[in-house]
Amino acid sequence: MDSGLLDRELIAGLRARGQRVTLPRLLVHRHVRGAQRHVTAEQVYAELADELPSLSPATVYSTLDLLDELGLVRRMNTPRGAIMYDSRVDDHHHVICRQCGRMQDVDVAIDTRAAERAARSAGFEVAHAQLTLNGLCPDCAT
Amino acid sequence: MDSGLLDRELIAGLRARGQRVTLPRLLVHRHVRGAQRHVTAEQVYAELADELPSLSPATVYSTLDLLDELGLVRRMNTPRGAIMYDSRVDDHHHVICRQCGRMQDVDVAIDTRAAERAARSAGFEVAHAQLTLNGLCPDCAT
DNA sequence: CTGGATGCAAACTCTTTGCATGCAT
DNA sequence: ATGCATGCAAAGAGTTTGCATCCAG
Repeated sequence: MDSGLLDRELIAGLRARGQRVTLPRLLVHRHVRGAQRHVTAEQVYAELADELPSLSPATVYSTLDLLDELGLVRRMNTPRGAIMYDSRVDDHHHVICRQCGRMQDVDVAIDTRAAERAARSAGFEVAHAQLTLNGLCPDCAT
Repeated sequence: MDSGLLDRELIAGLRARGQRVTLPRLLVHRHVRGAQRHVTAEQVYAELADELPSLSPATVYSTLDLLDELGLVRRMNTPRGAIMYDSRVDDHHHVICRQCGRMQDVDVAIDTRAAERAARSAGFEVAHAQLTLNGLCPDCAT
């Protein structure tokens, strides 16, 4: 996906909510969605330092939350406590190394309907289901 | 489960690793496993303040991690970033309210074998699979 | 113009670490 | 007696907040 297309998605989302299109928003969005990987806010901040030296951590955090609200990115947690942002919004799952924190996609369909049904009958509105496998990555398994 | 039984499980686990049985360990363990709910380290610390005023946060954290290692409790994350400890170690899943952070068990069996297989063939050692449903609790759904 | 977005810095929360003391074994 | 566990305090990481300035619409 080239940045033209990405930009247009962001702009459409912002317009729909009457919010402004700004350079930090464009850059953060391109960086996360272009990267095809799982990033922390701190990584985004560090990696955009060259491109936009005036960028501040606070802006990165608020922009990432905004992208999550717009549904362009998904905010999630690693078992080690760090917040990560996933450039994929479609249903997929993750393995996480409990030692080094490495996270990887698991592209396998899992039937979670029974769990969703149970949660709904307990009165919850369920937005999405996410399976997390905990373990050791190839490197840490030694 | 009465605290006599709980204590014995803890003591057995500690002995097996040549570690000491101490009052903070007994109290933290009883508190988490007796509570039948999901607690943060801070909650445990605050709630045990009366019973053992000399208890320190550092000890609560290290004790909870120890209990996790012993398999008596499970350390986990909420999507909002807080680390919580679950008194249940058997396979079960969770719904979490993305607004207030409330977490509730979902006692439904989910077939996660396909995902585990995929992770293993990617070189991971998988310890356990955990499904997390994100949404709004009955109260926050208004 | 005007208010929403930014940048800066400081505050905050949660968690970990270092070290001297104390206690289980 | 021995050294693991504790408590204290301070540091640390990651994230949020307050406020003046700036700029997109």
